[in-house]
Amino acid sequence: MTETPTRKKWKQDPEAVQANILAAAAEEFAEHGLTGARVDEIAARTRTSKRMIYYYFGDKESLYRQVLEEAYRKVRSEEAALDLTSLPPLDALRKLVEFTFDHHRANENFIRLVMIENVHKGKHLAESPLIARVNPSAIERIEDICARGQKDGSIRSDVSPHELHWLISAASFFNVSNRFSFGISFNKTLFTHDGQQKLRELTCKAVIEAARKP
Amino acid sequence: MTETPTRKKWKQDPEAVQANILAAAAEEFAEHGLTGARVDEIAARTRTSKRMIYYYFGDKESLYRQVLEEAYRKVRSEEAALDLTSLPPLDALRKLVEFTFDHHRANENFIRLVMIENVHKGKHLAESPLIARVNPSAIERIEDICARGQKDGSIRSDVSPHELHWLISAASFFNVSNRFSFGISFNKTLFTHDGQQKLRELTCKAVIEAARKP
Amino acid sequence: MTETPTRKKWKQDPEAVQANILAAAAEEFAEHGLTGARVDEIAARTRTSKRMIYYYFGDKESLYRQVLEEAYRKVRSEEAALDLTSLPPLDALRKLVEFTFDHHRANENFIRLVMIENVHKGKHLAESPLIARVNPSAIERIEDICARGQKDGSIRSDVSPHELHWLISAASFFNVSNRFSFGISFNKTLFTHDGQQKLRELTCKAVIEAARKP
Amino acid sequence: MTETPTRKKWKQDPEAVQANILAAAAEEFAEHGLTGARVDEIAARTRTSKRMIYYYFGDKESLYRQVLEEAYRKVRSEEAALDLTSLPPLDALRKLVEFTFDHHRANENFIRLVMIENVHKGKHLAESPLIARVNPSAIERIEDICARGQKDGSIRSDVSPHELHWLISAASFFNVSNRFSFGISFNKTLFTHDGQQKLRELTCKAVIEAARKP
DNA sequence: AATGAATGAGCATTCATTCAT
DNA sequence: CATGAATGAATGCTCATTCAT
Repeated sequence: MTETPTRKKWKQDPEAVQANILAAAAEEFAEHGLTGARVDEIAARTRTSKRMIYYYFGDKESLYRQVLEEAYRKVRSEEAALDLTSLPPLDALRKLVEFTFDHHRANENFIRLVMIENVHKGKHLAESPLIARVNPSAIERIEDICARGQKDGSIRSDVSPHELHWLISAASFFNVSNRFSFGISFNKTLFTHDGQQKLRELTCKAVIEAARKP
Repeated sequence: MTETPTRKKWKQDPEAVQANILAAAAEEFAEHGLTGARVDEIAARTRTSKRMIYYYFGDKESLYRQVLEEAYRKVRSEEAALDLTSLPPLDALRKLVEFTFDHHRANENFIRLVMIENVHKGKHLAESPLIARVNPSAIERIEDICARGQKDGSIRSDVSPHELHWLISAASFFNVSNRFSFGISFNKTLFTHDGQQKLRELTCKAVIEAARKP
Repeated sequence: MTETPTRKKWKQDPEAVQANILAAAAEEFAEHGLTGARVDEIAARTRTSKRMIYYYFGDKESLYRQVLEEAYRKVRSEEAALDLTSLPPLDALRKLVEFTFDHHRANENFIRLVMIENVHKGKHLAESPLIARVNPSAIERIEDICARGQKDGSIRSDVSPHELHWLISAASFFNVSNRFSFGISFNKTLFTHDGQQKLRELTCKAVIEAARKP
Repeated sequence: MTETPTRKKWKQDPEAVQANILAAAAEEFAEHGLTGARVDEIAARTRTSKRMIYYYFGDKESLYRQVLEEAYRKVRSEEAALDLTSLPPLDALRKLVEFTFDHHRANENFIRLVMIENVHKGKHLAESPLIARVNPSAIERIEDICARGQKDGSIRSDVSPHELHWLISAASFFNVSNRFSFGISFNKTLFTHDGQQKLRELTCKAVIEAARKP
């Protein structure tokens, strides 16, 4: 071996340091919210020091904003990998709902960050120019399905892609975001494996029926 | 007259002081979350002093818990006023959805408190014995609709009241809780008066179709 | 003895606590300037804690402002004790110069605070409504001397009280404020007891000659 | 041509870099004082980097000391250009006062640096061997005037050049250093163009009368 | 000669909470 | 029942300085 082993691998690799901070911050913010998160705790989750957080990100709120942006970017880019163009419209719609439902469940921290941001009334999202650029793709995909379905007669002509997206999002998001309060207040069996399969199917059917031409 | 005339009427009236604190705290917690809320700020919204908060409620977290309980109690009691027993099942269902959708919109602070509590993973709700007693009524009402509908053949026999309630809640809750992030990311017109009317109707149809016997 | 001796005499005496903080802060600010002063160090000079500084004064800059105000108030009130009305105008003028010269020497910390404030371009003084009220008295006294002197023919009719005050202040202030740099650069004997007596006399003569009717 | 063409001309030229740093530091120190000045801010005012400041000047305090020395050197060399030997003693004295008064007004940053150094009790000046060598010239000039005046009978025999210099300096320095506090406390009109002309004349007369043989 | 990255010690300030009357 | 005063333990952030190349 010619390589000298060093304890601090990332040294002199600013991008790695920043990525490391961002990841640690994402966890801390998702866990405790903007006000609840502790910069000291973020630093502790890091391979670097608190000082570097300020060196690269300025202050807590800027760091939070960048965490939020990064979370949106990552989630949207994963969604973009889903190719629905080869499926018949209603099959594509079902696949989209299933994917979205599952994807939300698999990204709890993203859900939590969005919840937290909504507690802050979307203030930081509104200040971010990136968000506007990264989100439209989600709508475009559903617009494509609607357009194809209206052409081949499988989807109603008066359907709104935005409304459809809203319904898919509401079910998929709420399913994760409110499972604590909902589970406590009502029925925890909804959040078992079987319960989740049923809610997933319920969501699929509700969305498809809302779109299908009678 | 049994009332002793005092200049400061609300003083010497522990219950009024407590109610005043609870109302002030509800606003502060709804606005800023559990960690974001400031005890000083709650005291400032109050007609009494910070010291009294500790006198009556012990600490910040206990106060928060009581605010949460009070919020649930109030909202559920308003819901209880809705009488659906005289309507045919599907009409009752529609009315229930409309009511729920509107009621959520009208109680933003309650929605915010529930969001906040979910950020805290329902920890305080789980510790509260009151919640379990106060919530089942919401399910009972929908169970009644389903039972009546299954009897008269208007509602499918395999429908689950819990799932139906979940779908109604998801749409109604998300519509309020996520309107900031959703509006910024996608389309703000969904949250205009017209947009809301359409989403309300979309929710009604989706729920009714999910329940209706084909 | 019926009185229990307590270590913290000033407890429950907010005004004493505030005065104690103000005195400690005056020393620290005079010694190190606004930026150089350390809140921890002020607290250490105090019989109370750092927390109380913030409790009563809000922040470092407000504390500094109040220290400045208090310093002006104290100095002006000491000056006010000087009664010159019974002396002939030129004798009164001499006595005023001597007093001012000595008073500046005796109040080095006040001089230092004023120097520091001038480094900050008088920003905090300008924000203080008190200063405008407390200072005019210094001018009024000299105006009175001039008026009396112009009446009895001992003082020139074109003399300006403001200019005279400026000259007295310049000599008296500079004598204290710049004695370090001046002593190092030129002659330290100016700042010995004898040297100071001569500078005091020089100032008296210069001011009197500037005012005396030829 | 002996000059090597480089894109970054001032680089590779250590003296230019140092001069650039010194100029930037002078401004920052004059503006904010020793403790108030920020090394980052000095670097930002520079055409080079923060690292170079430490490379060439060691630390903040050494840089400050050099700024101070440079300021004294520059001011004294400007003063040296004033040739008074051809004028009659009292005319020379008047010209010296006028020049000093004007020169102080024209070099506010120097005044500020001297104020700041006096706040630090002349500590850095005392450590600098250069100051002692550079300053005596100011005294020599006034000694020359006095000597000539005593010879021709226009200046009193008991006059002290050091005291005279002190009086000139006091008026000229205070006029700039304390114009903020003095203006706020008393009369801002003293610092208008007309006001300054009057104070300049007042200073001239006071100094000349102090020196003139009766 | 020159520099972007890194850092420890310190700094002003805030927060929930308790004391003493 | 009521309250102004008091407080320890953080908390976010800054500063002059040095490392590694």
